Amino acid sequence: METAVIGKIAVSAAPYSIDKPYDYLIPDNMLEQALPGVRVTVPFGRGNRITEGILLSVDHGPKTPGLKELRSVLDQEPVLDEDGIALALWMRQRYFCTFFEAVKVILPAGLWYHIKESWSLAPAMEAEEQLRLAQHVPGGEDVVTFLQDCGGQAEEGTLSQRWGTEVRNTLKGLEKAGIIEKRTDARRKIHDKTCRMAELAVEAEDALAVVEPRRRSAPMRYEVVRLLASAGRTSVADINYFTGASMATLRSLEKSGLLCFSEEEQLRFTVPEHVQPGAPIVLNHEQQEALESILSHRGPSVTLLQGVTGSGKTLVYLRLVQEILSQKKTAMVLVPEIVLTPQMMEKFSSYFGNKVVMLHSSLRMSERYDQWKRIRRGEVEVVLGTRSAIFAPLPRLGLIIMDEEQESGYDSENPPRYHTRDVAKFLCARQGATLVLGSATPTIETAFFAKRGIYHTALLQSRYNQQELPQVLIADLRQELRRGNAGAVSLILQEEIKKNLQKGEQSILLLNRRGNSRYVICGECGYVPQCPRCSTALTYHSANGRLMCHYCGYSQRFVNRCMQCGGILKHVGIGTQKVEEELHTLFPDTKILRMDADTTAGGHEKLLQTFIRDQIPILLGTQMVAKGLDIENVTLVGVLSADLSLYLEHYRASERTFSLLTQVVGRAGRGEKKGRAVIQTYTLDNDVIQYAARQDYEGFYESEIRLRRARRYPPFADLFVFTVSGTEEGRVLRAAAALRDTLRGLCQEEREMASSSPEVLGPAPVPVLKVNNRYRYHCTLIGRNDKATRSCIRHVLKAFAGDSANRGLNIFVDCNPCS
DNA sequence: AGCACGCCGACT
DNA sequence: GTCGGCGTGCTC
Repeated sequence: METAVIGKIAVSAAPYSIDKPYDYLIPDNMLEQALPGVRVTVPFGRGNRITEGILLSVDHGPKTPGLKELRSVLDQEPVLDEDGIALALWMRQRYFCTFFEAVKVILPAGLWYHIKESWSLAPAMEAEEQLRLAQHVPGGEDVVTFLQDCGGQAEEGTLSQRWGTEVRNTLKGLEKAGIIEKRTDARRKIHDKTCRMAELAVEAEDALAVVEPRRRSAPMRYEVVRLLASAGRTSVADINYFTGASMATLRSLEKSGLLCFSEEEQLRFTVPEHVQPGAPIVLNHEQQEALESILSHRGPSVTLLQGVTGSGKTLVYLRLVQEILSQKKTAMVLVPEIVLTPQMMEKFSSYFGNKVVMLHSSLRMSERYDQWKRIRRGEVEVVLGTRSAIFAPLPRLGLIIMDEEQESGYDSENPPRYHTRDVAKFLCARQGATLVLGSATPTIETAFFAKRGIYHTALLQSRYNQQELPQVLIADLRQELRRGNAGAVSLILQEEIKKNLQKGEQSILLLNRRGNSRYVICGECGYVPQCPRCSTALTYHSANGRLMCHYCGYSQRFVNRCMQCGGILKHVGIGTQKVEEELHTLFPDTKILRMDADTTAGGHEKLLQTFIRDQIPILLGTQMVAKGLDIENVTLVGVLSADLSLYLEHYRASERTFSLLTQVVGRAGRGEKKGRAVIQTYTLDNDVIQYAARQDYEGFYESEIRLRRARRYPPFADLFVFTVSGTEEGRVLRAAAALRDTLRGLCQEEREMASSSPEVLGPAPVPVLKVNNRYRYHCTLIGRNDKATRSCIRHVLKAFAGDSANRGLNIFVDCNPCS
């Protein structure tokens, strides 16, 4: 059979159930551009809709009949290299998504294409003829008239906005009659920015010789030439700035053959502020040992760098990066939250200057895209950022550092819900790089793997300057209640705050609240405003004076009247505001700084600076006060309600509570003075709180790992959570039950085949049952995240999508979900 | 998912 | 007879 060049292409229009590489013929005129990793457009499906795709590989193969041709190549050069393609393929297996969905999280949004379909009137036809023929197509006259009015062309989106989606049939009819034509083009959101440059086209002396004699009559021409003679190539904007010359002058110089224009690429990014170069880093014995042990591993390795707060993990990070750069390799430093990037950046800039680049989701799209370009070209040696920075295309990757690896900020919230640690492990394994997981309170899984020797371990046990850990007191809130104190601040804590006020030292109070407590309730009838699309209460946002839904984005104006009975609505919850009022009563004339979602609109950093600069006695806030700067004068930390996060139905609830308590307690006494902490709780005898109070990670680990083993939680098994959603609750529930039966059947086979014994739970409603008018139920498969299980799940998902009984229902799987 | 093809009921 | 309803099956 005749052979041809055939490309394997991952197509964007293919949903999960039919996602696979599709074969397309590559026409001769595209052979040069069609390299693996470029994006292309191809016709797909019965209607041959133009869709975006990515070229995975190119090969010679038999010219089987029915093969379609590539329509166009979108990229000048590949946007994914071999490693990038491998990563996307891996994510597809691991997160049960399509190849293209994986590519979308790997590439910066500025690089994405948007496929637009537009319709234009056939150019060779008279307007009257068009109208006459359109009469035979239902609705045709209106559309043709509209097109004639707007210049003969309109986007399909515009047309369907005007007439609804049924307009498609009309358009099809008009196309068949030859009255209109369809055009599809791909547009980029962000374009490469270029800058127009000018330079002398001849030797400087010769150019000057031409303009000098006419210096009087044409002073501008002379000035421009003089500038270019001394400065060389200069941007048109700068020439205008320094000489006042207009474009007309420059054009005339070009005409005279003295000057030529060119385009230079311009990268949009903010140059980091100049910082003082850091002093040479001196490590203590322990830190040096950790550094050497991490560097001693050849090839890919994972090391848990476990160090208590204040043990100087950052110094080890800095030295590690120095060493990796000296090996001519590159490094990635990841932090769990955006608010932590500036302070980490400051430290890294002082040692690595402009070799280090900051990457996070609140950068402008153009800036992120331009940084991506610089990184890919090898102009950057260190990338510092939040989880999405893991996809930075650093060549010669030698090191990935994940600071505070236990934080949930490393879990992606939207599909494909990758976990940064997994991606980092994959990248390091593939590229022979070193992965360092830094934490004072690592996840149970990480600690487990470290103890088993699957990860290496480096310990930092001594605090900077041999500071002692804070002394921790536990306040029994039940006893407080019995004594008649129903407030948020126990007597013990009040006592300690008083001491601090007298000494002029600062205190931090953490309100570890569960979810959001800023909802409103009617004082008369108890009505709580609900989201009309979701089964959840609306929360009040003072920033815009609206009631909002966190799940679907619905919002309505806040009117202080109950919709049911007309009564007055009251704000409720043990929010920070309420505690602030209580503190004002307890400590009149004392300044209190409140830090929560309401007050941090102006910036977390600024608020902390105010706290430090103005020596405000009390900082009250949510989770965010646990992280961040070391503040010398803070000697007291109070945890107002330690239990609130403890009883969430999640296998990580204990781990997270322990970590949060340990972190916040560690905030006290970072300077010369010794710190104290007060933990308030209703469950005095709870192990997690006791271990946290003693800062005893080992004890916590031992007790928690026993529980995990008994309950078959990670690391002893993996939880695959299947979520089924749809608009009719009954159908969703039935489909979820059927899914559970299917899974149970498969598990039965598995049990007979292997020694492992997977089990299936559910269906159970998702905690917030309805979101965006869709009901959600889930089933949980407890098993091993191995190849066999994944391929089995893939099978189940495809079968679910293919079953006509499940029409209109949606399904997805999450492995060990973060929430 | 998105689209075409096909096989039955209300109409000119 | 045919227009259009939705059920069914395929996507290189």
